[in-house]
Amino acid sequence: MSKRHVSLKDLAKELNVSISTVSRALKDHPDISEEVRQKVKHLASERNYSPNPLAMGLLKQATRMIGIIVPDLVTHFYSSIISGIESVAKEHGYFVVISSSNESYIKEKESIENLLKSRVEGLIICMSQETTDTSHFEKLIQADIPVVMFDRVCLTDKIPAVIADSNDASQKIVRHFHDQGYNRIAYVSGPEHLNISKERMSGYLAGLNDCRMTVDPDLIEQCDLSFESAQLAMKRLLKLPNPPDAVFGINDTVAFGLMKAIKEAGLQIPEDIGVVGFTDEFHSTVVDPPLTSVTHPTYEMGRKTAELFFKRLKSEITSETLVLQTKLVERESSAKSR
Amino acid sequence: MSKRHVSLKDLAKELNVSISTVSRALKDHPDISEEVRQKVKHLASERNYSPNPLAMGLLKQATRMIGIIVPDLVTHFYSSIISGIESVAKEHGYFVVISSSNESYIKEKESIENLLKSRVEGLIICMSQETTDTSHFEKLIQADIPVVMFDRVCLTDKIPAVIADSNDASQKIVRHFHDQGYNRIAYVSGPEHLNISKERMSGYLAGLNDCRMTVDPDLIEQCDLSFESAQLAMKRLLKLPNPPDAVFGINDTVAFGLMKAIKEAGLQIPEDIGVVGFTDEFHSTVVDPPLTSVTHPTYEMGRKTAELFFKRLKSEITSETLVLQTKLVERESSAKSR
DNA sequence: CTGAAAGCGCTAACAA
DNA sequence: TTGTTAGCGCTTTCAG
Repeated sequence: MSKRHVSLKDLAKELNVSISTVSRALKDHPDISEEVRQKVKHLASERNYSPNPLAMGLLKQATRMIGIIVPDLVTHFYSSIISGIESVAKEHGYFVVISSSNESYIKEKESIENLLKSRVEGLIICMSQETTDTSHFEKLIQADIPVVMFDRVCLTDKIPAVIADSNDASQKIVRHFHDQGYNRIAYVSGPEHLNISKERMSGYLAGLNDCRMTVDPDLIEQCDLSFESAQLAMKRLLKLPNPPDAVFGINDTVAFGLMKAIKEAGLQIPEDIGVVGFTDEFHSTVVDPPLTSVTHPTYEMGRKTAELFFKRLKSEITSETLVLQTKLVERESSAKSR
Repeated sequence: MSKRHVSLKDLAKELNVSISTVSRALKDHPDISEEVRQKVKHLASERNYSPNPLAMGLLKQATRMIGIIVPDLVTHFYSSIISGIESVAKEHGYFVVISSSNESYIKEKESIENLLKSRVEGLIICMSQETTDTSHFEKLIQADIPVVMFDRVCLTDKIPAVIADSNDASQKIVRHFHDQGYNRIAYVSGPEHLNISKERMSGYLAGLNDCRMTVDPDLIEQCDLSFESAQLAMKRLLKLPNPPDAVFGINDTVAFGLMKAIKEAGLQIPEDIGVVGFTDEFHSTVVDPPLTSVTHPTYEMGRKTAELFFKRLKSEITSETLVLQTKLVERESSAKSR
């Protein structure tokens, strides 16, 4: 059970020089003799010296930690984004502390507090679906704590954000359905106050308008973004006197719920009902039939978000909204016209 | 841009007492007057004081951080386990730093180094599939750094571990197939050196033996645990002169790959081929047909792993292998006898 | 070119 | 009951 880490002091003692000499030698300070520099560096690498980040943090008041808050940890969407964030963080010598709000407003606030207590230098947040009051975010801004949001965002005039072009994506979906010969296109949305709900809704409406289709309020359903509530929403749609022949869901979990309910009702996809989702590449191909979907560039989204974060950290920006383009990948679940 | 955090010094100055008085008052030290205690506590909560973890860490040489290394971050299996670990860590006032090896031996070693540089107090590891040499783990033990492993484990005589009862699970699967009337049961395994491969293989063999079925080496395939390589393995199986009528895969991703290849070959599940996987609850129900599977209690596995970690951290144990029981959940993908 | 000393925020042994 | 001091590992003036 030896001492786990060598300190500058240890090196200094061994070389019979002062701590500051060792410190300077290691960082190539100009006024240190070549000889000493070599000696110090040699011993340092031999002893496997690595600076103590706690000491540095205390001194510089910088922890090199970023706090991330996501609605959940088990969805591929968030995992993948976190991967992207982490890769950029690592490049900057930062590491990330991840916290899940579990879609709860209370937990989201707690997470923020805890992360700040841990002295993260800033936060990257995707807000929980329960969050309607944004005053806790306002407080962060007032305290000048760097915050960047992604996907589900708010206060974009004050908080840098990265989102997908939901409006455009929804329009693409509607047009695709139309091209395939579907006539009654339903949309299962999420909580109204979320930007993703609003934007995907407006794209849906614009798309219908574009295709000269009328809007039937019956075909617009809402759910709480869970698999179960999506199933229920789909069941309601199927019970309509004039049910839809196509449907798209606001995200992947919802899309899977829709598919399940449709199959349970004994209907065929895509023959009876076409389905399109907002999902990632992997899941779209695993489900059956393979799901036509707007794929988010999740990993890239994570990287962009992190890059924006570092811009904000250096105060290069105060706000900036980055809109990423999506791609509609056509698969079987909406292939009526084959 | 005010100062972000108040320190004991700030409080002391404001109250005209010494720093140590404030420190003691806050932690209910016996010999501090009730009056002062109240005064201090009041101001502390008013000023939103929270102790600086860096200072504490430096002093106590304890960072309250646990390093986690998993083969990937985007699989539900690991996400869910991490969730479990995190929940226990939080209860102990620890937080976790997550790192992915991306199934690479090199990255696994790098992750260990980086985490140690960050001064984590210990590591929770699920080894990469590339890892055959375990000397980097041995070094950790020699340095007396607390390490606990889960799922893919090694050196269990020196490293506490949490695993699922793979042997038993495989036997259950074989018996289930047999009960359903399947006769040629194939198994798609992973890299040979992994404990999960070995144990699931031995369970498979024992199961066959139990059911008085002969072992056909042709029916044993291997893959690198990826979706694509599982598809290829299945294709090889289907090309056999006498192909299997049932197959099970070593984990969820593999099971999905098998299903995909079977469907692409135009075969019906479960009529032509029965499929069973090792997966989690969620995915088993999303795929089509719903997949019969041995479900890992992933969240629980994470919690147990973390609990074992804290036991090891307190030196209550040096090694201990916890075997979690699995459950075979019968769904459509293997329902031949219906 | 090198060393001594202060200070980041905190605790704990030692004084008073 | 309270204050003083040293020290955790490091950087950075300020002195030699």
